[in-house]
Amino acid sequence: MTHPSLPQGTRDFGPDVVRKRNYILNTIKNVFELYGFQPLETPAMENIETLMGKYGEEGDKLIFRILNNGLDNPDKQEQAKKEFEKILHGKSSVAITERALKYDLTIPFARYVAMNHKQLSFPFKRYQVQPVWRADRPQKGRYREFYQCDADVVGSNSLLNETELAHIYHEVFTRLGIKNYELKINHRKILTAIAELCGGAEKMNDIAITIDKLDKIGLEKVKEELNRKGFDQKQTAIIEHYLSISGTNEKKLLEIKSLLNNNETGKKGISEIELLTTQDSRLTIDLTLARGLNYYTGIIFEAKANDVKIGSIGGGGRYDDLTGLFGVPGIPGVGISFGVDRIYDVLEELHLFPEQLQISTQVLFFNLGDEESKSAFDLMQRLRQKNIRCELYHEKAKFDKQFKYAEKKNIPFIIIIGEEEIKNKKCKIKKLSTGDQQDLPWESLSEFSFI
RNA sequence: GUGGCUGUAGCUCAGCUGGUUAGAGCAUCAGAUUGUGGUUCUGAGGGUCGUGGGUUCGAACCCCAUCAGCCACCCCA
Repeated sequence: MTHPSLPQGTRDFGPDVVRKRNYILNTIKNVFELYGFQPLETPAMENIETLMGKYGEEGDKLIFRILNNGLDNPDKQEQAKKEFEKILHGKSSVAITERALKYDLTIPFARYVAMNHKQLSFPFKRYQVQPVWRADRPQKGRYREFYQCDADVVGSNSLLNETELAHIYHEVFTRLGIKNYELKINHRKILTAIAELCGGAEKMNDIAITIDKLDKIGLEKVKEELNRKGFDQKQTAIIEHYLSISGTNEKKLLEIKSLLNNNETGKKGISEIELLTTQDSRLTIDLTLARGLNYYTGIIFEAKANDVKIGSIGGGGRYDDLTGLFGVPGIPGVGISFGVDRIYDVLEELHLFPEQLQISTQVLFFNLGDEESKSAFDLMQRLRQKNIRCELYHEKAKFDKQFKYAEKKNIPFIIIIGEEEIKNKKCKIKKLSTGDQQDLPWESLSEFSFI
């Protein structure tokens, strides 16, 4: 027998943690529902072709693949060995792994929409809260199994969706008590326009990935990296100019307009951003925002908590044609995602979890013996019918022990029913936080307010 | 996937240049206290020193491998 252990990058969640996580998840879900989104769940695993090639070359490497069963079948062994060669060369083989764990919620959602587009009424607004898996090397705030909470609208080009999604961010952060955050936006078409100025739209991803690092590695390193990626001096200068744009949203818009001149792609991006930021002054234009995933084509979002070094706690954007990957072209969409694990860390660090989250049982009935506990049990059931969460100590024990149990479990009230009390049909109620204690007749117990 | 740092009781950590039986605080359990907790006092239990090998008369300490955590890169929530 070896020591029990967990796979790298995975976690158990104990009672306290689950309560806190549920608080976050329920807050987010409630807001999603408030804005008319409907729940969806998809399987933990997908056929591997559904996932491969959707997240870029790096992404493919991070997909957890599931070994096929039955490879030990003697009839198939020769073929299995041959196919395994492909794996050794970094390719994938359906004969070896035909399924994989899902890597995000967006692609499985796109698959779902593509499969069901004839039944769905558009625009289709769904939210999804499920674990996803990535074979990344774990670090703080980065796990191999983690939850994503996404909300997407598909089948609508309206910018109203972007507006609504921005409001969802505001609403969720407000409800969670996160005050100092920044909701940054940018537009992929602006990045495309810059790429066009630098010689070709296909360079967009190179530019995007590099400038995204600006606040982390600084301008000089960004320029170095651009050089390495084959940008000449003139092109680097354009990008440098682009990155130097700062100030208020209005000022940024003015400057980017002049830099992009009359680039058609750029104009569209600028006008959309302009519209959104004039509608919602809480948005910050961040021209260095790029987002790694390459299916984004329009507005992109990123939410950042300012008081903690954790960084991004949510992100999203518009994609023109996600279901096209699955043979159903022409369904555009836009979506956002919340990083639950990181929001958890933010709330923990800023002490924003409500205190009463950890109160599960409200009342503990002391157990003073067989006779006494019968009466206690009856009374307890009355309270439970009133939806008051109670428990009876599991055996007769010294007061000391029962008090400590209540304390440890953070139970605010205890009720004592002993020989005396049975005789008088009364009980003693004690509030542990203050030490206040009173006698109450049995009939009026269920009217007592346990606050 | 590449490189670096770390790993001692349930938790936080001591442990000297390698030297007998590896320590402390907190937590747990029991008692002081037979119907009133949080304080205090007394006592007890609890350790394959991450795991496996090697060097040595002798290893928690040195070497190698492996696993896990953290950090940087890559990428990302």
